Amino acid sequence: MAYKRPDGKRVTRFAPSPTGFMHVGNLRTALYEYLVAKSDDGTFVLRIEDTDQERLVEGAVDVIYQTMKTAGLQHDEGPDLGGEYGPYVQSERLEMYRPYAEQLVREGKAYYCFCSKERLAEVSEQIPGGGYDRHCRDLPQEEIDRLLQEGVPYVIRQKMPIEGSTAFSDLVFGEITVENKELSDQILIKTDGYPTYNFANVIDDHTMGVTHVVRGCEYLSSTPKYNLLYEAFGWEIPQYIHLPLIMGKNEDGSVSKLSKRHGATGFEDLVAAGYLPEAIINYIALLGWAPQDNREIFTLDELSKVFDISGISKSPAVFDYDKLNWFNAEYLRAMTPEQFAQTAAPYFEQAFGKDHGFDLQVLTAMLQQRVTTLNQIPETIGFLAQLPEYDKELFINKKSKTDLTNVPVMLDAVIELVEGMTDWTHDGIHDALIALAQRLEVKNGTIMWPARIAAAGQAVTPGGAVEIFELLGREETLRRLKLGRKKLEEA
RNA sequence: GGCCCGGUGGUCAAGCGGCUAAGACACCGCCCUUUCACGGCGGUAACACGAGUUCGAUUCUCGUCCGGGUCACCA
Repeated sequence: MAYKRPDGKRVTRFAPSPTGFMHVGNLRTALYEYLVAKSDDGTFVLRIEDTDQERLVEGAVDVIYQTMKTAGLQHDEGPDLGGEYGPYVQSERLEMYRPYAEQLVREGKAYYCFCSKERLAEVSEQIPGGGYDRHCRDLPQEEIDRLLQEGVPYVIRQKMPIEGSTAFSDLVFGEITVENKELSDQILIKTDGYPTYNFANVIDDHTMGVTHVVRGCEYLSSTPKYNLLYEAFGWEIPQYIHLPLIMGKNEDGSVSKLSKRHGATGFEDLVAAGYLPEAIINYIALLGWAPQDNREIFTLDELSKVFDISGISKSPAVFDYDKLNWFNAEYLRAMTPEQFAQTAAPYFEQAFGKDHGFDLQVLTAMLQQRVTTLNQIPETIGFLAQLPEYDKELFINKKSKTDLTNVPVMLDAVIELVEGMTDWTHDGIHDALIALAQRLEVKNGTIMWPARIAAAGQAVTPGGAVEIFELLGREETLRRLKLGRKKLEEA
């Protein structure tokens, strides 16, 4: 009696709880859920799990919508879209859980537990490893009725088998068997009448027709409990796909579960740090999954086509910013110049202010091949807005054969050249400077190096002397060249 | 601690009884060049350990070690 969807396709669900923060671990789970569904033309459901009233965060649901949207993980059903299997918010489904729990009580598969939290705490200390002593499991009916009558708060617990073992098959990890005695009588309905996550999950997944439960590895050992619940109801058990954890590298070289202390690990944080959503998605997809071939660059669409469950890895993966940087740079370079100019525009403004007048095309040509994250842009081009303080030693460069005796000569020549120039274009400047070098019978670098240093005021620049001249304009170039020349007179 | 899972270069990751053990990132050289970057070429670097099974183990089994997860009225 499984709630199979009519189309027989895969159904997955992303079921975050609204905490106001989308961790990359969650994002990857969402991505894989999306891919598992979409690689079968299936349905991807978004469900909000807000049964924990104490942890509700204002506006957190919007963060989820926003993240899903910018990540491109469009769901097919959800609180905002509706669907035939709603409602899609657990707090709106509240009344449907209790009857299921009570059904189990009637059938002797669950029971009321009146133990106080204090007693539980005591008991848990006495039992090695913690747990519950099943005190209320076999309460006489009269006792139960009496306590109910008195209005003693209670929870509903599931009766776990005392003996034997429960086995299940995971699509990633294979056969896993757990001794039933390891399983505690888990709570289904809390004192406040709300279902626990585990219970609500099973009910929701089943009634929504979820065929593939995709989740983090941390649920591996509680999966038998889920299955016992499915069995208690006589429901078909879904396919399980447990994902390996994402780890972060610590300063001492060790690794642990990725968390905030490893740096920006929220999706929004990464975007704010100058990473493109597509690049993040692409990278995350390959953290724990590998295609048949060696391809690495995939759009989300392409991923949905080639994604295959058998490619999911079992071992945990370390989140590597270096690799993310590489992906980001690849995506940046693959853009058309127009696209790049557009996405980089806010960063140009950050460096220059509005109406800066710098040539966007030249800036783009200069930066697109060089920058790995967007937020490197302002610092990279800051020297254009304002000439940095620099030391005249910068003019000395062995490879370009420049030293403090020939640089003044070169600079004088360049200044004279620029003063007479009319063709202020890339080619015009380039040809003029090269011609000058030939005329003076020095190598190109001997002219270019001092020219660039004077114009930029720093040793490393994006682009060469020609590009910088072009961007600066003739006046400003001349001003900077003269300043540089003057600097050489100083002691 | 009990139980569960994992262990191929620094990182990601192919491999699924026989290979000189792919590839990518990072790193290092060289080339290109007007600095840097891009690009091109090349290089360093790995099967945790010990027993089995087998003609033959990175691949299968067991043990050890290491790492992680889990034992909530949290999700």
